[in-house]
Order: sequence, then structure tokens, then C-alpha cells
Amino acid sequence: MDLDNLCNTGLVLGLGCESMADDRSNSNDQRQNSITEFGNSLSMNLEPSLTLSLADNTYKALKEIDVNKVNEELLDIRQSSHTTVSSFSNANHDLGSVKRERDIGTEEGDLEKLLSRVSDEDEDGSARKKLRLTKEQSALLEDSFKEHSTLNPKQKQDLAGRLNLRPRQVEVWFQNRRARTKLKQTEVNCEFLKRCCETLTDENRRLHKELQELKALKFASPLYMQLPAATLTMCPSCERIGGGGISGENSTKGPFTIAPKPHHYYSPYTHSSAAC
DNA sequence: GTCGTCAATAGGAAAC
DNA sequence: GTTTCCTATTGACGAC
Repeated sequence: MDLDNLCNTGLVLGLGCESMADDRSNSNDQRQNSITEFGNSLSMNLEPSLTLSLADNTYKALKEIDVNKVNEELLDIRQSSHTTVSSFSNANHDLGSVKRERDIGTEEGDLEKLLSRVSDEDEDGSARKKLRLTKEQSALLEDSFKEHSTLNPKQKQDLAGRLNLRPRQVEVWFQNRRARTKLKQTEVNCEFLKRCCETLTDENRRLHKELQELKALKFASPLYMQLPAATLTMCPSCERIGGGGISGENSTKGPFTIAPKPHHYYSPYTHSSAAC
């Protein structure tokens, strides 16, 4: 093995992203844990100076909610005006604009679709308005999402009842919430990989530089030249040159010892030559 | 006017 | 076949 090969340390960078994969056999809690544990796995599997935590403001503290009060307020809103946003949204969905809650493929479905479009306009024909969830609704949804990122039908129904929303709206909110979480996590992962790449680039640069120095040393030292090639080895882990063939002597006693450098980037469990 | 956010929709994939 | 989820996209709306 020549010196060039000695520097081929085979560094591999990987992320334990499996937990983010789509695994619908898992329970809701497992799926939630997979998201929150992802940051932990990154900081555990990779070495020390790089740490990662979820920079997600998703799990901010939530104040306690008086659900009954929320429901009363929403009912008041609905009863007060047809132009109110919440009122519009629910009226809209009640007419069946949601595909999976209606049979759109049939003539009745087509009719409902048409009615839905009509309902998308106010009495004066202006464009439809967008539902804005109240702070209380959002807080309760966030609270629920914190407990489990997916809902079973009963939970959905229950939550919809408490929020005075349609189950479909709750479902959509959770879908969008999961998408936002994933997007944020992807951004975090991207940033992390960027930093890892920079670190490895620096390490690569340093190793190349050392290689050049060793090559220079090889030609500058006559004694070095006299040694059989097989007796000169350098451990890529502790970065010492030693006469490996001399009856197990400590390499630090050899004439070409290079002071070891701190191993910031290598894990003894992953590095190929941790045998020193 | 532009941009970001977010509820909602459409369509496809997977599980059952 | 139905349900649930993901992903891409749309459109309303507020902030600047």
C-alpha cells in the first residue's frame, strides 16, 4: 500500500432518515416519535462538534383552551352573518365540495359540484373567501398534533366536534401540518449536510496537505529511503509512522513519529483503522 | 404590486 | 373498492 492509498480513508456520510420514510404500519405515536427523534439520531450517530436539534416552533407552549367557549363563539359567528369567513367555509363544505365526502362521479355528484361552485360565490357574485382558523382552533389543533401527528377516525370526529369544524377540515389541517413539519425538517437536514460537507472538505484538504508533507519527507530523508517499504506504515487513525515489522514495538519509538492530532471527525466505531 | 402563509383541491400510491 | 396519506398546486388573504 502506498501513501496515496493510506489517505483513502473511505469516509462515508449518512443520515439515519429511515424513520421519516412512509411506514403506514406504524402507529400514530410511532410516526410522531420518528419525527421528533430524528434530530436526536443525527447528533448521536455523528460525531461531537456537530449537533442538531429540532428548530421547530411547532411545539411551542400552548395555553389552555376553554373548548366550550370556542364552540359558543363559533356558533355566534355562524349565526351572525353569511359573509363571515367561518360561516362561508362550512356552508361551502356542507354543499359537498369535498370529493371524498361525496360521490362526485355520479350525476348527483356533478350537481353537488355545481352547487358547490355556486356556493363558492357570495350573493353578490364575488369570489369565495378563505377560512381562517381562530387562535383557539389553531391552538387546539397544535395541541392535538403534538400528541399524535395522525388521527384515527374517532379522534378526527371528536376533534372536529370540539372545534366545530368538519372532519374533513381537521383532516386537511393535519395533512398540511405534516407537510409543513416535513418541509422544516428537510431544511434542517439540508443545513446539517451542508455543514458536514464543509467539515469533510476541510478534513480532506488537511489530509492532502499531510500527504504532500510526507512525500517531501520521504525524499528528504536518506534513512527513510533505506528502510524496506514493508516496514514503514502510517496509521491513518493516529497518524503515526512506525516500523510495523519490529516485533510489536510501539511505533512512537520509531524515528519518524508524527505528533498525533485530535480526532474531531472520526468515530472509532466507523473508522476503518482504529487498531492502534 | 409582490411575497409569504395557509386552507383547500386534485391526483396518485399504499394499505386494508 | 375504500380509506388514508403524500405531494404538488391553487387561490384567498394579510403584511410590507
